[in-house]
Amino acid sequence: MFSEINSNVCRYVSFSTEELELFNTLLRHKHFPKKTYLLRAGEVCNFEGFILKGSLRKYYIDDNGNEVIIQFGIENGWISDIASFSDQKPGNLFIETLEDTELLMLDPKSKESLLTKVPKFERFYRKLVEKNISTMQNRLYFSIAKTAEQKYLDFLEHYPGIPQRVPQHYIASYLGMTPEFLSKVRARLLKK
Amino acid sequence: MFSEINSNVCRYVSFSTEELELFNTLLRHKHFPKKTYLLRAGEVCNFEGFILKGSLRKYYIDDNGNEVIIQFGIENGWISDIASFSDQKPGNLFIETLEDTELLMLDPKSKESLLTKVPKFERFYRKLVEKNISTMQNRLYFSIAKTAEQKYLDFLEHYPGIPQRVPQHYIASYLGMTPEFLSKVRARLLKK
DNA sequence: TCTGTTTCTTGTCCTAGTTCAATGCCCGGG
DNA sequence: CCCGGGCATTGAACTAGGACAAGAAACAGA
Repeated sequence: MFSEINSNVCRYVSFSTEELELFNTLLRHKHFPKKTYLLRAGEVCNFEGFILKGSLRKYYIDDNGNEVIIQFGIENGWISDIASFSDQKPGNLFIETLEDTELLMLDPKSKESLLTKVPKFERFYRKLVEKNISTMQNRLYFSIAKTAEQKYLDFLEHYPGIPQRVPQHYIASYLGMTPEFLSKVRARLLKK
Repeated sequence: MFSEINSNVCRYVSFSTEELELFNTLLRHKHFPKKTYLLRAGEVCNFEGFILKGSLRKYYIDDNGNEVIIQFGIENGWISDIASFSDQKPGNLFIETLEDTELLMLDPKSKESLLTKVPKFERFYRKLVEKNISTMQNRLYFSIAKTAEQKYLDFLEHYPGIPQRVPQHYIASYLGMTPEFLSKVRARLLKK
């Protein structure tokens, strides 16, 4: 059960068996059915989750009530509202499961305790958020500089498998376009 | 000379005088004239800079040769290509001074040495990148969900002072619109 | 002071993407 | 087995913002 998360963690920093075991004792294994909300705007995020199975989406709701998906989470990925979790202040994000989902979750106190006992985890978390930043930067760049078609093709390349698992209009939202237009883009692509 | 950077660092994590002094010895104070490139696409970023004076921009160049500004740096801010610096691999970003600029710079080896000697700095850097993520997330959200006018008004509110210091077409690039259109947005706003 | 260069504005036309509405589809629950 | 609600598709009309072109300021340099 912990093998995936341990090897994920070791991709960034190497840890001893004892360190990993301590880490593992702090995690709580949880199961959520499809369409469960783990977080709503206005709430304080009290978890960082590692995804063992299933998928989730993280999104804002804008002034007109439209959802804007910021991130999809799938197996071996992490999901949380970092800002809200880190400051323990209410955030603006929603996090919802898209399928039946299993997570390994860490709460703020356990994380603090982990960081105190094994400071090397600070390094791991730093690396993790650094990766996250490049991703966000690249998404921002795409959102500004690329056409709808380029964004969609890039998505397919970067997240193969997702289109089969999540409704298409969520992908449209992630890419910053309307579901109708994504449908037209796809139709256009099929003609080639 | 080190007071600004020290108080910046202490905003996230508290450090002793000795720790700060060690930190300060690792920094190199540098001065760059206006329009100097600190980094070009394809190069490896070998610095993290704290801005004492002046301003910079960090940007991509897209397939059509258009610049897409990702970040402005001003006094008391940090500037670097985190991905390239962290992995010591060539990046896609350009960093250029917009005014005569003074930086305190840290190179990869000094940073490693700092982190080894004072592991608490891992925590500081983690907090710093976490803040960065919220900013990027919010920018992505604005870029997708808001109109040109809303983006511009938000920029004025969030970065007062910048419009007087940097050419307007750079702001347009940062906001993801053409300079012509930003000019029209401004004209429209003035009529109210 | 003159002059070239960069920046900002304004107008006209154009297009990528939106909005709205209609249709058909699939699939899960009774 | 049917039926109701989310999904995807398509089309027609619309709009926010882009591309292009021409001037007008502003400014740096010699």
